[in-house]
Amino acid sequence: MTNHHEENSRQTIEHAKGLVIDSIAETMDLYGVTRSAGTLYGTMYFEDDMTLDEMREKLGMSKPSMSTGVKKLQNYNIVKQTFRKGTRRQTFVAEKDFFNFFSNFFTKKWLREVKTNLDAIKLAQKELNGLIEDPEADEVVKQEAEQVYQQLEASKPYYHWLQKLVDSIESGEIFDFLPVDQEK
Amino acid sequence: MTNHHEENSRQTIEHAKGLVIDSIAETMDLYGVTRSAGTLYGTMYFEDDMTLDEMREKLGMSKPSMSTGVKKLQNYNIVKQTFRKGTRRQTFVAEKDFFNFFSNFFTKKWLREVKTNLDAIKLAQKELNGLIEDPEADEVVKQEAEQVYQQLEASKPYYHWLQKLVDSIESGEIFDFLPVDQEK
DNA sequence: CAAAAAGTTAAATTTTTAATTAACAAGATT
DNA sequence: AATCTTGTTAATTAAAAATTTAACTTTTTG
Repeated sequence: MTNHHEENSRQTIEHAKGLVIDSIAETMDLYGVTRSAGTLYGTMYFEDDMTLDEMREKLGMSKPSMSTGVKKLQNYNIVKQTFRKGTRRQTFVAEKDFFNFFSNFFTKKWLREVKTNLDAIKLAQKELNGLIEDPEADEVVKQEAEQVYQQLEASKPYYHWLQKLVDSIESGEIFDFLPVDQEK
Repeated sequence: MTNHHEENSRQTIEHAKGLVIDSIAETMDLYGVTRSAGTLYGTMYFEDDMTLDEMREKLGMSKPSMSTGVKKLQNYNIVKQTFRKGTRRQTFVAEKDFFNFFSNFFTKKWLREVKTNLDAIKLAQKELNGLIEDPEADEVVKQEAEQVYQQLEASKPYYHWLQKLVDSIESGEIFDFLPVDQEK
């Protein structure tokens, strides 16, 4: 009798976790993380550290899937390898602090955005400039080149601002401006 | 002779634009926007407003692709329908201000994240609470339920902070803290 | 009101991505 | 040294997503 109770209770806990795991996965899906990687992260969120076999067990998927999934999550900087003594299996732990999650996940992407786009703009402006300074070039075309050049130039402050945003998140300064409300 | 010059010049401009369009598409890909939607946005970034046929022309794709692509971009709030007199065709214009792009794109996703996850947490906590307050339930299981409950509770400040971040972006307050540097 | 134009929806195809099974490589244990 | 464990890589299969063609609806205009 009591065993039945306990069994039901455990199922309730797992069900409650499942609700949150699904919503985490749905959320991460918004940012381009595949559903299965998101579910893996959500699962790890409720565990201390896990081996690949424990993941496979929980998710009912193959070990190579877990291997690639965990690597993806490591690439997002939201899962790290840990060292659990007593076993020679690799263990992994999820970043449980969502502030760190936010920071690690978005700053990496934003830095990439800044670099990729500023590089492209630099190259494009170089090409356009060659045209603008060409005395042989048609005047109408030169004006068009000039206009595109200026449009690109005008976008630079955004990338510099994005860089500042990243800096303020990484330094923690943003929390002076937007404090964390510790309620209750 | 001059015609050759002009033709080359136009190609140079298109090439320069292409560099930036590709890098914009690559960047948007980071955030889960498909490559072709990103390329469409990048293309529109350099145009005033466009009809579906003009897009199809530029990208060499079918009209239904343009229709669905443009709808996707409208969903991200980074493309809007416009009204160009003289034509009965629908026209669309891309958000060219990257600050607005950032705001529209991310706040929508972040608000969704806040709502989705807080809803799930509320539900999960309700289920866990039923267990915690059940006098019949096993003590060990109750403790586990309590621990999960607390983990979820501890995550709430993050979502409230994210909401504040969204508010400060939408109100523009964030630019008091992180001013836009207008260089030169 | 008929015909044409524009856009969307639906169905089918193609392409891409994810997942599994199987093979392999590295390392530890007997 | 031989075998067993663990994790990754490769190849195949399966599933999902994107794109196109075709059909259909709505709107416009002659």
